[in-house]
Amino acid sequence: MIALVDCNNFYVSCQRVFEPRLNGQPVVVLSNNDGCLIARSDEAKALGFKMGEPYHLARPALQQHGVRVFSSNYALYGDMSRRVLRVLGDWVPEVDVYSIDEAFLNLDGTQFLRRGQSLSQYGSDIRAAVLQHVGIPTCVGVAPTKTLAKLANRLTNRRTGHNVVTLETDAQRQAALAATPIEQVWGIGRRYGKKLLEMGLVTAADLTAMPEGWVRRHLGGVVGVRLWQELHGQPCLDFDPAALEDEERPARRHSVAHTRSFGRPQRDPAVLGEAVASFVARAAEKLRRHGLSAQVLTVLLGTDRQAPQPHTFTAVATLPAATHDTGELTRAALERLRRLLRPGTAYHRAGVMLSGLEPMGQTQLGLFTQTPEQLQRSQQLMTRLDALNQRFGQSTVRYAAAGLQEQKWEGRHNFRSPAYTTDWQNLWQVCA
DNA sequence: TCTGGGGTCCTAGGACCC
DNA sequence: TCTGGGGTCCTAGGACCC
Repeated sequence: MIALVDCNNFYVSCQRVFEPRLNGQPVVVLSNNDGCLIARSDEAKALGFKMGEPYHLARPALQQHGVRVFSSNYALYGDMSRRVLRVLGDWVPEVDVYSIDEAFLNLDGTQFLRRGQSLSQYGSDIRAAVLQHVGIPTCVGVAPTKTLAKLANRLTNRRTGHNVVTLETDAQRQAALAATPIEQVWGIGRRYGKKLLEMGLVTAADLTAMPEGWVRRHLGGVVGVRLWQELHGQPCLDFDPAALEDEERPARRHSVAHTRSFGRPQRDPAVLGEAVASFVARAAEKLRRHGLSAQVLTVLLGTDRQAPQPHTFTAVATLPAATHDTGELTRAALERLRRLLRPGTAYHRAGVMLSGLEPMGQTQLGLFTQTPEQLQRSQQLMTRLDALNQRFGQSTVRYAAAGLQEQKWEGRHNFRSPAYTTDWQNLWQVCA
């Protein structure tokens, strides 16, 4: 059996841990750039605020209702997420981290269940432990597959205190499928939801009643078939406990990216170059934090996403050998950027993606491009760079290519809360 | 003036190579 | 006059997730 532990309204919960008077109050958290609403407390949802709503349109109503507004604070949320995972790791050996606020637990092997204890009681105990040690409320769904565990989790109800739902028997599974609108099944998005409704399928049970061949034809081929089998109780999605992110076990991720919308559109190649160099630095830091090197680098430039014909331009560089050296990656990125730039075009966002990842240690020397001495020097330099920036703040030490004009391209973050748990300057003050 | 960012998987056409 | 097939790389796009 698989349990899905979901920290609902996670970002709001994180803010509330450090400001308990926000409990019971409407709270929203904004995306990067203070662009749109990405997290809402139950009270804010009840007032009608929608996920993804543009902030500048919602602002009058937010003010009118006295809703507390926060810019997103990923340093805080990431740290709180690790605390939650640590507690979960105390309960089960296999934790598959799905996102910053959700994790699957492998409950197979009844040695994890005390004699005579029900799955439902076990779920409640885990929930209580996370709440006690981290202060974050969660909901737990338990079922034979990931997709069914998600479905079970959706059937929890915080208002009634029904925080754990288990699907252990076929009758329970059937009832849950019948109670789930088709467009709320994990893996059915806006497009397929609309299409299936038009075809007369209303609940998840309607979908499982269709033949496999029909699903293959109408639901994206192999992807749809996997979803259908998962709903039937046959696991098709890997359970990947190595995804637990810590230094000893690097995540089995396939890419690392850093992309940003600009505060205002940019045309100047020099400014775009500095922005891309800054993004390379962020992405490379993330790479090193996970103990990885990358052999493939993609530079991306985007035009206005709201325009009738938005476009994303990409250019790929395959490096002679995998690397985590900011300098090497920056050179490759700027060279590709030059090829990508079209004079006069206004770009609204840019980014860097690193792929072809492998663990740092097993990096091969580039044939004719690197000596062992060069590799060692690069590694020492990166270690010191990260240590200095960790201690004195991001970008304290940077490559010249990243420039000093970030005010030209950086977005807004007007309501940022302190990084309470990760920055000595921002320790929680009990007395104001 | 103001609409996020970071991921996953799958598909497909064109260029190029053998 | 005949006019393959398999492979890789690049680019783009579609769908989904949180």
